[in-house]
Amino acid sequence: MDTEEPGDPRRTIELLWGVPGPPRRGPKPKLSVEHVVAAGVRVADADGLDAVTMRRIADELGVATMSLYTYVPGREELLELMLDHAHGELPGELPEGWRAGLAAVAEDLWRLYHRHPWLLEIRVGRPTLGPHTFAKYERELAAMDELDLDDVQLDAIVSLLNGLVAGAARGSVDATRAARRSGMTDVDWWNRSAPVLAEIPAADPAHFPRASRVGTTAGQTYGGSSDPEHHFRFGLGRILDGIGKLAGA
Amino acid sequence: MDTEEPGDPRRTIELLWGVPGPPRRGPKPKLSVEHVVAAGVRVADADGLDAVTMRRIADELGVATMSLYTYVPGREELLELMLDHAHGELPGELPEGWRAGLAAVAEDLWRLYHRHPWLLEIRVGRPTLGPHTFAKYERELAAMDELDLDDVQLDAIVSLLNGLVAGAARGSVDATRAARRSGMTDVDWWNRSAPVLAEIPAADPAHFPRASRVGTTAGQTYGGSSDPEHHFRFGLGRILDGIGKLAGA
DNA sequence: GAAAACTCTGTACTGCGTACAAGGAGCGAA
DNA sequence: TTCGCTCCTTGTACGCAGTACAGAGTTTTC
Repeated sequence: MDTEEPGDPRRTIELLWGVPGPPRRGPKPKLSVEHVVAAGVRVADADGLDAVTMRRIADELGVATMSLYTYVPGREELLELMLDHAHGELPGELPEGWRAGLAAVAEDLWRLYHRHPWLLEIRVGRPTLGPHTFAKYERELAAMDELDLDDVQLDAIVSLLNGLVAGAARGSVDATRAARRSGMTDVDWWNRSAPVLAEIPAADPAHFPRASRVGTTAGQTYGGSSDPEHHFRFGLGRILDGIGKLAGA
Repeated sequence: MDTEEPGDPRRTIELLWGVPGPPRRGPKPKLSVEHVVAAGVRVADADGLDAVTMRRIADELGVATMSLYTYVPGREELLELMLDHAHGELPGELPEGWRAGLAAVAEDLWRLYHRHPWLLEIRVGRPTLGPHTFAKYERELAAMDELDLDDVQLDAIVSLLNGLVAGAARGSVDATRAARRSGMTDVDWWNRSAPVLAEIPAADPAHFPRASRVGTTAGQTYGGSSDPEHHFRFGLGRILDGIGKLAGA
């Protein structure tokens, strides 16, 4: 493993693609990048991204904390590797037809985000240039092969769909996370909050007529609050309609 | 200020709405919740959300760190107050017509996110029950007064639009943030990354034909990478078309 | 006045990422 | 074989985070 400063794009890309590097001289490494990444994913799945600390991962692997820095430049790069690794779980196949294809792309990502909610918390500044992230992009574009759209439009549609899924999944996942952290379900929380709100004159429903009506309806239709899954399916339908109109298909 | 444990919904709601509370006995407070929130916003605008530490805000206000806990239960609640405070900057008026109305809602939020990029980093588990966030929701719904949609649909559309703006703005803001933190522009970064990628056989463009073509085109059309602002406008157009079809308008 | 209630402050605890230097393992050259 | 370079591994330590806690000082209430 080269000795580059952290934040170096070269090093990160080589790690993402598993570039072997020159033969080394010292003792055999006990671990590999893959081990570290896998441990990171394991911890994140079990206890969330906040639990992914260098100490915790080292414990998991039975090594000292600082050993991890042999395999990975730092925590940030590790998260990027975990992200690309998770993208590798996405399928490669696509159903027939652009509409079914894009829907599958969105649904698969939706499921991935629910299998690994921590993916939504990772903030990568630049796009991830890893193999599985590339494959993901390739598949998203392949779903639109039959559509007569230019490259800029294709790119924008991919971005739009990814944004939809991430946004909706965030809603779904944040609720679960908040429930776990506070020990209150959504309903519990609302039952505690509503009476407080009712005591505040400025929060009178008359001041927010539409908001209180729609909020109440949405809350009653589903379990106490809005339903991110319904939002996702609804949004997907609208977006696909919009794309259909654009492409004349 | 009541002595409630942090995480208590009652306390947070009262802070959001500025509920005065019972008369106090001790010395006059030097500050107020508003001072603390304003200082938080000031710091976040200047140096990002990571710079919003209790110590930094206390310094800003010329008090000891622990004094802040007199006004605010903890950092998490402070961020929620900052969020609602920022929502207060959104206008109340709406242009005529549902399409222009929804577009204005989206554009205003887009601008707000660029004025206060840290808003996108705040993770509130539950919806914020503050006055300005209520007003925001009310306005978003008011833009659709003329449409014949049920409450669940209205709620889903609001969520869809907010997701679009947040997603696109995140792209825009993350790029700026990454550039500032790394001292590399997008172009610098790409110029450093591309040659590395070219050395890797598995990353050959032939393996990702669509991705490399579209990626290249998108990169050439704008300054080195995709353009979040274009993505935003494009996505908005598609979504509004989809809503138009749904509402038969 | 005395006591209670409240604000303010300094200190300290835990936990984070990671810089640094020392110890030990394995390979190449003599 | 043995020396020495290279590299993996480790413990310690630094700076910074949020905030618990206890003491000091200020204002109101009885």
